[in-house]
Amino acid sequence: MDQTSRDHRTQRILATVDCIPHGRVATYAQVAREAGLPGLARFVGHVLAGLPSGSRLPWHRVITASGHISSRPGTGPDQQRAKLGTEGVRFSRSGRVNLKVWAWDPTAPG
DNA sequence: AACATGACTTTCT
DNA sequence: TAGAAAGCCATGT
Repeated sequence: MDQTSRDHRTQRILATVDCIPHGRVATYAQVAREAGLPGLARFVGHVLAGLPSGSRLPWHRVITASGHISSRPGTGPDQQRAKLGTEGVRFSRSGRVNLKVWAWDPTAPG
């Protein structure tokens, strides 16, 4: 895999994450699919892991397929959970997001 | 090339 | 709903 291709895919991932609307969430796999990289859910995680702390990207809208928040190095899940909370995303009693309700629908207009 | 690791997903119990 | 195991892809050593 060339460096160029790697950056290309990275850009796709970043662009897709940036497309997640306010108050919605998307799974890693979903982001990968929308980016044209099906099956590269883990790659999305790698890309997000490389984002700076002050990135403007809505990385907090990316969660696991179970509606859970993945443990990331350094900061705890509270940060992401709080960010989603300010956007109106409600969490289940078990600390999960109901993807049936809050999942981002790329096919929907707007 | 082989092994280990990770912000993952799916399937089974 | 919750936990364990297997599968998948990219990266670093």
